[in-house]
Amino acid sequence: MTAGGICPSPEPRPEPDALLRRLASHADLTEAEIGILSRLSAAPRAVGPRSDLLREGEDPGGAYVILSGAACRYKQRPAGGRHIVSYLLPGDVCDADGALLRRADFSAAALAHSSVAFIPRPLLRELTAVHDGIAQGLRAAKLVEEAILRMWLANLGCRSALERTAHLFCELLERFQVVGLATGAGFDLPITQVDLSLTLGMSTVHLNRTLHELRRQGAADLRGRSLRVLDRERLTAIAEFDPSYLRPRLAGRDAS
Amino acid sequence: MTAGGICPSPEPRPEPDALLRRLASHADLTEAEIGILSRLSAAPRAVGPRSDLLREGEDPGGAYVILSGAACRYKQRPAGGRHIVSYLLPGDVCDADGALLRRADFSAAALAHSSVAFIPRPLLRELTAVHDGIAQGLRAAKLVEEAILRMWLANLGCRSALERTAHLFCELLERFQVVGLATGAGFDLPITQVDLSLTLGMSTVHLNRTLHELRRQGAADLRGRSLRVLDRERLTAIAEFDPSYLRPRLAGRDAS
DNA sequence: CGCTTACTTGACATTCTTCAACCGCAGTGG
DNA sequence: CCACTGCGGTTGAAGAATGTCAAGTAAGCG
Repeated sequence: MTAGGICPSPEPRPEPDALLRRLASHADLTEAEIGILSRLSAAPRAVGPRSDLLREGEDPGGAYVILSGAACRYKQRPAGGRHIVSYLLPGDVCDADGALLRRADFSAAALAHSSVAFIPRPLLRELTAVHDGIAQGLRAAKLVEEAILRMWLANLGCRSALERTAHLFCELLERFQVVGLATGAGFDLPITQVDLSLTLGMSTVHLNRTLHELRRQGAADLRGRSLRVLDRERLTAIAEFDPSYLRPRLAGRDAS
Repeated sequence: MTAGGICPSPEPRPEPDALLRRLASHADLTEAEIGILSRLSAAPRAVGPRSDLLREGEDPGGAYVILSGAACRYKQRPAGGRHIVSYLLPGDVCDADGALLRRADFSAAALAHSSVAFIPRPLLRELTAVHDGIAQGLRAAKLVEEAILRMWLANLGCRSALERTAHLFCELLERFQVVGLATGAGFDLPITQVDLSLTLGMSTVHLNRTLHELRRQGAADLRGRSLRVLDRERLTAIAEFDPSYLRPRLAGRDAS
């Protein structure tokens, strides 16, 4: 295993279906595939917040599947600054290109008490080679990941702090709903304000004020580890949020 | 020559080898594959600056190959703001997932007079199915693209205007060198300050001042359409630039 | 009960944006 | 030939958005 990260991990709720739900949202899975995916999630490792899964420059050796909690990919600057470049939420896979890439260009770490399964490279290759549904689901998940990356980039590039924050919340709402971890009214967000601010490219102080502003405007209310959506319309409007980037429309094998 | 910067290239110099050079930098190509790639570049389409190749929401229908000039992927906000999320330089392919995706989550446009080849979906599929070298080269190119995306995100998130600009220049220097369009001393950069500022997430005014600062510090000098690197060490230092994200180390089929 | 971690708040400094004007050059049409 | 026009770039001044510093509160945990 890459980084020890054996931390006191109270009780991450088991969310054994996350991977299954996620892939099923992108592809039709056979009974056999469903069985395999369930078995993959059977022996998770518990990791505590701030413990690294993978460090920049290392060989990932395979892929990680997040089953509960939350993790992230991040970039660290020599000077000490860091930036979170993606969230790994239950059902997300990091990194399916573990099959391909020998040297990660990012680090990965848990953000909360989480449980994580590891799929070594050979197994991953076998799975995608043999099971078309799994391969297709992973491909689609990857396309979504890339679309999210572009969206985050555009957010940082041309939205204000308030808009960016609202946009992130809208995205998270959608992503958690896909795996059954959110209702329309809100969800558990096991991520600290410090980490949110590292994601949104602003200081903690400013994020905090932005959160108060979102609450004041009656859009969303984050307190403790729980986000309540007060007015989804307003939140969506502030963010100019359009969820289509999270739902790829795939071309069939046959299509022109 | 590369850093000539004589005129704003009304006639895009044919750079027929760009794709070939690019893929060859990632994979070993057979004679047959080299022939195919050359033929692909044979009938390019000329496009003027600001003309769209693809609009968000549309079906790309295939992939575009940039042969000369420069293009970009961008996101447009309803309000009118826009942000450039990646550059498509000679030898780049947009988007190899044209094979997979039916609805683009971004628009693409030329930034300068450019020549572009189009590969329809069926041909693209056949190529990657039959020719392993091409498939491998495209996969690697895609991994680099993704790494660049992450790097850009981190840049926006935690670097100052000066650092970001320097970092972009370092990256471009590397990328142009791969396809033989830059010497260590500089290169032709057929991109306006407005477009650079849309990339770097800052106002044109501020970019302009940042460019002056880079020149004042003796690091780089952009004037007209030509970037002269005055002191590569200093530029690299300002940017904290490390090129390893541009050079993926791939896992062989056999490797564990 | 005292530690630590996450969050909150106020005052101030800085970076960056906006607005507005201006320059220079290339193309265009009289 | 020359005026006109448009685009890309440059500059100054004022103000908004955001960062930094510093201190303080609240909750969880040994």
